[in-house]
Amino acid sequence: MSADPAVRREIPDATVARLPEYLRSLSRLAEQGVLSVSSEELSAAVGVRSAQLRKDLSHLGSYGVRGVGYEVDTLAFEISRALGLTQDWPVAIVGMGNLGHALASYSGFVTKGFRIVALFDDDPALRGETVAGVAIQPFRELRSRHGADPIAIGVIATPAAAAQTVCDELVEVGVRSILNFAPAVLSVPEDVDVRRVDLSTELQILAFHAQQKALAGLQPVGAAHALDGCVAHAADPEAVAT
Amino acid sequence: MSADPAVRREIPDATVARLPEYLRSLSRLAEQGVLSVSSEELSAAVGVRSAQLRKDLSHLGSYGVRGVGYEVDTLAFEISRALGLTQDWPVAIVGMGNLGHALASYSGFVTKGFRIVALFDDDPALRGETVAGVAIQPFRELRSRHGADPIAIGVIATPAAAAQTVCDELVEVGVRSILNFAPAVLSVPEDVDVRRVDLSTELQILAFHAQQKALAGLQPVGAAHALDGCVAHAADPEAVAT
DNA sequence: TGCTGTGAACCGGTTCACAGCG
DNA sequence: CGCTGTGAACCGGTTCACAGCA
Repeated sequence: MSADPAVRREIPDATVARLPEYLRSLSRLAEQGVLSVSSEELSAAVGVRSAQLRKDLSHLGSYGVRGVGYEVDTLAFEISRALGLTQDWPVAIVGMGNLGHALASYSGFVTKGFRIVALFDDDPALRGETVAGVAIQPFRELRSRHGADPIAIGVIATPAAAAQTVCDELVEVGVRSILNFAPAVLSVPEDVDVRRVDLSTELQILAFHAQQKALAGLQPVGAAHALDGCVAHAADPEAVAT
Repeated sequence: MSADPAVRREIPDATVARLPEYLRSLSRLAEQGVLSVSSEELSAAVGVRSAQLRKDLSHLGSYGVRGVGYEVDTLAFEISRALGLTQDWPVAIVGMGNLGHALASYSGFVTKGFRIVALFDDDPALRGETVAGVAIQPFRELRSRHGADPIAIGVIATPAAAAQTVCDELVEVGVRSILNFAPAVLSVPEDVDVRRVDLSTELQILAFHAQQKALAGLQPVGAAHALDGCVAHAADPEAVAT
């Protein structure tokens, strides 16, 4: 139970998680030629409360104009800078199955400071293939990259069984940020940051809420029992009609 | 057992989000033939505090044995039931690019109550293709499914531009749970549940933390050693001026 | 006037510490 | 005893309401 003395985070995690959303909306507005937005307008576009938006932005500094709103360009730039998108982030993807291919060819990848510098997969069938201008290499080549672009972010898109090994290797060569799509909990050193994205988890959360709605719809509000038996088809579209 | 009328207690969202994780760990333990776990062991496996785990599980009921721990099978079943995985969830995927293919062939999909009943894509090149035993159809076929399995969960894996239209159609035919992989904010009626998974957002959050670490490393505040040069281009000197 | 920026109240969720029970 | 289950303290984050300024 170390007290972590040096960890002074200026911007709350919850705010950081929303900044990309704000940035996306601002980019769209900029494309449409909009020059200025109020917190009310922008928050509506993103689906949060205006007070939330203002408080979030206040963590970056005072970039609004009272009585008017925010200048779209300025705000977009300040958010980009706060997120670190004004610098270059070399990314490597490990595991070039369907998911890896999808990630590598995802356009949003390139648009904002992220640049794919390496793709790895040990499947011989993929040998020599190039995706988004980058050749797929066997994973052991990771170690022979000494001269090349250092990897800032590693994306794991392998089966769960390989994930920990891949992760260890990435950490070994200095990667300190990992995005994990494999359904596995990775153990890493203290200073490595792992985020996990899991389809299965998301589906299960949706299923939970769907079940709740089905149960609520079947029973008049206030009923608090007899849910054990109802394992019928919660999928009936009419069940929850308003 | 006196047919415990599993009291409908509200399960906090934060707990629901962790249940799939617990379930995965329990499944692995079951495979290994483990019969019983303590909160200490299970919580270590998923990376949460033991008190957290116990409180989470307490929302489902009292399925532990004091002085001993939890029976793996029983607990796994109770979590499955709480999440609604003991019933069948028909899923449809719209957009069969790389991502759609990855999702459709994802094994974790089938394992726990989720069943793909339809795949949609308007690309003529995909006409007639079958993934995981299901044929890809043009999206307009969605409306002619009247007799077929009703869709409980819709997965949107289209480009952002098509997402809202697809979403509207899904809602129209009665889908009330949507998993959105497109980088777009969907507007839906009150009673529709949307979860969004966005690669770009995750990368940006990682970038933020990486930047924080880099900055902390540059300014000796008694923090950890400097980074292993994995971020070549140093941060803008005037960035994040306090 | 109309908006931003923010102290203060509020709320959900986490952690602690121990009571309760096999 | 040992471990679960839980009231109570605590904490981060959200919302409210208004002060402050163009």
